[in-house]
Amino acid sequence: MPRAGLSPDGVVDAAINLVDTDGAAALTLSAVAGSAGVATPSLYKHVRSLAELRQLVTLRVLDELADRVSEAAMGRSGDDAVRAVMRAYRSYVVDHPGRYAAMEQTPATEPPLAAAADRLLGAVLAVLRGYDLDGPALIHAARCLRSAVHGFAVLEASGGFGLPEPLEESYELLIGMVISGLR
Amino acid sequence: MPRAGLSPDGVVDAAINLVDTDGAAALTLSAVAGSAGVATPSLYKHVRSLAELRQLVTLRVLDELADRVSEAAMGRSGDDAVRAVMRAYRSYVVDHPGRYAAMEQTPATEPPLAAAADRLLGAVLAVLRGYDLDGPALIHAARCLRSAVHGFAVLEASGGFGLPEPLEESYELLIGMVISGLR
DNA sequence: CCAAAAAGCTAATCGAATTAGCCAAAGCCG
DNA sequence: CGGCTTTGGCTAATTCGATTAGCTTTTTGG
Repeated sequence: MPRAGLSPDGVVDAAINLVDTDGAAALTLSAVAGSAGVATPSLYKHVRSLAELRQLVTLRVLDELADRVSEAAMGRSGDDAVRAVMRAYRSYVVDHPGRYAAMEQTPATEPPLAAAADRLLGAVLAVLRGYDLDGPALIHAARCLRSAVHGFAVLEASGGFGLPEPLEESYELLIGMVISGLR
Repeated sequence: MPRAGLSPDGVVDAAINLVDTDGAAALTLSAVAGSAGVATPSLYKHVRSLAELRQLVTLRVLDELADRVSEAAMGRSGDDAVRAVMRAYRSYVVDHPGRYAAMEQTPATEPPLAAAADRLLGAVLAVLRGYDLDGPALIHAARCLRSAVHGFAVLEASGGFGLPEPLEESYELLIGMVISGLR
């Protein structure tokens, strides 16, 4: 019988599909193995552990997110850029809630993740350079932007917003808050 | 030999201690049983499952948080009240990062949790009544406040903020954003 | 064509959750 | 007090997921 032809990336692909369809809690090695058509221990030829797989998934998500956000910022500046970045961020979460939720199971302190997070942070910082903020003020502003966006994303992805009012409007208000606080 | 004298509340107490000292990931039935001086299956006389224990922990945390926030709001109004509420919320997270992190492992959709979350939301809404917002606008404002505060809390509790700039200053900026966006 | 590396597999271990069924301690009532 | 019932704890046993060990076969390079 021929081989399954897996690879580390292939395993991550399967894991991503899994969290997309069944949610972040469904990310287990046996489920990944099953969906890849392979016995569980075989996965260890490609990833060291479940913890590492989680990290790889987080890495992938962080990269996808950074791409979207960077692209949104391109060619824009000032308030307009901030708006575009924040909308792009949320659109990713709306499109892939499971992936976003999967990130939260990973300790953010691992070096490889820190690097990817920096890429994302870089895109945000670039957008904030349009405002005349000195070094520390830039950091504070970036943290606030991140908090707002991440907080909304987490709550939305986990179904934390109950009421029927449209979330788009709430988010536009949040964007307004960030922008008005940046002046 | 005398009994251990456990109770549902006692089990939750032990669980809270555990997440306080060892982090949210350490919340397992065997660890709780161990720290309560009891065999694991004995816990089932007090809680139905690990999932239920998690819910009870979340419930406890939500209540503590709502208390702090409500108390902070008491006797204040307007911007002053918003500031106090936001600071009180963060102070809880700073005091008990493990407890806050433990909440995120629980699906927020369970009815008993929704009730407690409503209490917390109520405290927030009360503070926002000082601004003249109609019904939907009030909801949107509450969601934004919640997103900002929760986003910052999650990032801080999980060590997501790397740089050395003091977090207090970042948080004060966030408070300013929310307040300026509320006008 | 052959040897070494790579990718699968099965068998086995470990730890955590959960269930079943037994037994003693506490509380209650006469 | 004596007994009954409820309650809380225990041990044994099952299940499932992660992980390790060791074997086998495919691929690949020379």
